[in-house]
Amino acid sequence: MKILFMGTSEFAVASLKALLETGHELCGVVTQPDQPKGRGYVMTPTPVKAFAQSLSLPVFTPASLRDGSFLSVLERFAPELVVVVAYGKILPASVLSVPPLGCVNVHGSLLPKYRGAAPIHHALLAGEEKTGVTTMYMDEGLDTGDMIFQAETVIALDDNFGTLHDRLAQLGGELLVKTVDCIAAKNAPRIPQTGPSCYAGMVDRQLRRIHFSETTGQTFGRIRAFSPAPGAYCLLGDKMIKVLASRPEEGSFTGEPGTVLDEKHLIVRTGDGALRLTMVQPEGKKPMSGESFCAGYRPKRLV
RNA sequence: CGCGGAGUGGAGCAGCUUGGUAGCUCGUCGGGCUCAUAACCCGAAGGUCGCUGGUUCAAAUCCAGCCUCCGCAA
Repeated sequence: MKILFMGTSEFAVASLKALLETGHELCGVVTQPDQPKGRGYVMTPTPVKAFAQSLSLPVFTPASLRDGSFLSVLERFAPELVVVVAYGKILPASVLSVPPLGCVNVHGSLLPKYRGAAPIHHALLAGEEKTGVTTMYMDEGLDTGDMIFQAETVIALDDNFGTLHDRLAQLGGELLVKTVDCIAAKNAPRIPQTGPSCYAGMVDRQLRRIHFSETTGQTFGRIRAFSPAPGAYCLLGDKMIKVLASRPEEGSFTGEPGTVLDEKHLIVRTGDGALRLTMVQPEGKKPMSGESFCAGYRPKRLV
């Protein structure tokens, strides 16, 4: 089967790799244009582009999917199926209608929950105990198309964004292979999305802000959702302190939320308990243990 | 040339503005106290102050260049 792959992030790379190990013909890879990134605004290719180029696959980086040049590429390659994973652009109907077998998507949640840009972050923020990946036929809505397959995974207490992302990316690749094979064999299911849905919007700075007045569970979830990068943060004075890892403390505590309860270990009062911040990164510094942070900064209160 | 922070015993920091004795918390080692301890007390070891050059009687500190690490923004 002739497939065109569209994707951008590291999550998509896992699916692309999985697809390459099948017998299907990959006619091209579409990804976002290079963006200026990091210190000094260095133009940087997307992870998908970097990977595809390392294998000398044909790569396209259209600025828009709506102009004629991309449609002509699409017509020239005439893929039977388009696979989209974390691409980052909405596909217009003019694209969706081209491949005869349709466009399928790999999404990092158990749809219809956590439709949208950041399903993994939001599952952790919400303190979900399980999540998964879904493959679906795309329609014009945002992750609203008919589902094909799902795979679940339990969110462990020591999972964070990094570990969960990698696991779901792996699962997604496996599920994509199964999905594509079934589509080729003309026996893929088509299951409308039913039940409660919610949206997982893009991550902004506000979401990463820790509020110690929230519960231990909420703060713990926020820290996990943004670790190892870009990090949930709080403030010591006017300095930003990223919190990269934490552990809820047992027991009962008193004091204002944000108070450092232990001057040797970084144990901070929350709205309903206390949280031990085990790995922390002050602005401009390398990550360090809570103990090291205490030794040098003598924090009394975080906000 | 996007904006900014930092490099000081094993860890994390202060000292730099206003050059002149290497400081703090923790750790390590030894000793003491204690039924006991991650607690407390006493003592000790451990540092070419990122690199190179300059200014100076004298540089962690001032000047120039370089290397390395990191935050923001996108």
